[in-house]
Amino acid sequence: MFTHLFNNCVKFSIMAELATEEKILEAATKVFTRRGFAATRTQDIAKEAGINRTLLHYYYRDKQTIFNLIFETRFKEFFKGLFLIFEADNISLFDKIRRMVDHEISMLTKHPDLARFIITEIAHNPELLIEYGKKLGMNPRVLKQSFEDLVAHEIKENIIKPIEGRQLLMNIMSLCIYPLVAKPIILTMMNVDEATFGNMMEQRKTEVSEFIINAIKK
Amino acid sequence: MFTHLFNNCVKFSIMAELATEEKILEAATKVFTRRGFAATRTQDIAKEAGINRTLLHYYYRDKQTIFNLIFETRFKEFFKGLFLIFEADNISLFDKIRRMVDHEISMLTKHPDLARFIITEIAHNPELLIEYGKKLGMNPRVLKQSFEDLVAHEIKENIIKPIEGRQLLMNIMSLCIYPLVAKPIILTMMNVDEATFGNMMEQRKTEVSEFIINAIKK
DNA sequence: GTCTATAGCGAGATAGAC
DNA sequence: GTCTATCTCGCTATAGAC
Repeated sequence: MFTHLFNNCVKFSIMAELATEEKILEAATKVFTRRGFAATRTQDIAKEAGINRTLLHYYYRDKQTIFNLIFETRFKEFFKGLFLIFEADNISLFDKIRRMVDHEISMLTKHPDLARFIITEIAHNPELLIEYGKKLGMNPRVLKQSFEDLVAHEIKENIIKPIEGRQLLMNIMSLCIYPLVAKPIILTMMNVDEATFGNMMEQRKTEVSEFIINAIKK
Repeated sequence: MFTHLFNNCVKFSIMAELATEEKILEAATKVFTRRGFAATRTQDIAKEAGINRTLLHYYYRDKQTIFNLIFETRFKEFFKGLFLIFEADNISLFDKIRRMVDHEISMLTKHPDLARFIITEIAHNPELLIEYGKKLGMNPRVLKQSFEDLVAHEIKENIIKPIEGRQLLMNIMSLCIYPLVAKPIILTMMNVDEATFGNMMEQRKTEVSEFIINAIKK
């Protein structure tokens, strides 16, 4: 009986704690991703979370600590899936391209500010890429090499036209990532609303792969 | 004789004034473009210009004033040339693509941080695109329509495969702009130095057009 | 755990001497 | 025109009551 009450109290207490802590992280993720570190005010995060600003300091030491936590999560979100496809063995170049394109566009459509956030924060502080890249255990050189080997193989087999692996890779990434990075410009310049933009991205999931394959196939 | 001295004085005085004013704008252009408005400290601009910080306020009222001046210039730099090619009449789609690609990559290679700067500032404050777009007298709808008409024409003439004009346009812009936007990431991930990166961009000036044309031609 | 009050600092902007 | 000194304010962070 008492135990029951006690457990409820503990449970409630823990739940409340998690709720606030969680609210902070969620809010900080939103605000940091939209505005970047420099333009973010801790007050904006508190407001977004609907809590008192000093609670940020109770749960996390300071602004930088919260940012680091969030950057690590978002960094993984941005790179991890792509790297898994990259590593995949026994798969044709064309299929690899299809998977990469579909994954990147799907992921970035769900998180429209993510690419711009990662890119600008790294541009302001290139060390971030080294540091969090290590944490993620990613080895760009190996991956790059394996992709270039695959491209070289398909050229030799006369399946695709000659092209440098790194140029092809840049093309794939460009076609997937840029539309999301430049979304605020595209919406205005092309005079489309959110829904239409969503449809355009949905269309790109398949069209971009075919565009690339047409460009390189013999 | 006196006149001579006087003229020299005036000349010197004007030259000194212009020198400082010019130094400030140049420094502010560098710093703002690299770091963005929010992360820029007026002290950083002063240091870059090699002048006392209070001189910024003597020549320009405040930080925002300097930023507005610079943003307008850089905005034009980013959009103007492309829009001129866009407007060009009596030119085939393929040639238009070649010109756009060459121009964009050349311009952005000269100003590697420009695209990221324009995109992030507009993302933080979309009004900037409307406001400075008007000043530049650009009419996206007309240009978009003319490009889409041209694409529709080439499809009808059986020169290219069916593709939406806006998707093709996005592809062109992506392939040109993204590599520069993501340059800090690409340098590390592909393990290339500045010179190599420059060569890669030089190569892209022609290869990207051919990539696109191969992708769409029948 | 959450709040109010406040310390402390950094950055933008101004006053005034030279 | 350029400098030093200073004001002011906004933002981060902490102390301490509840």
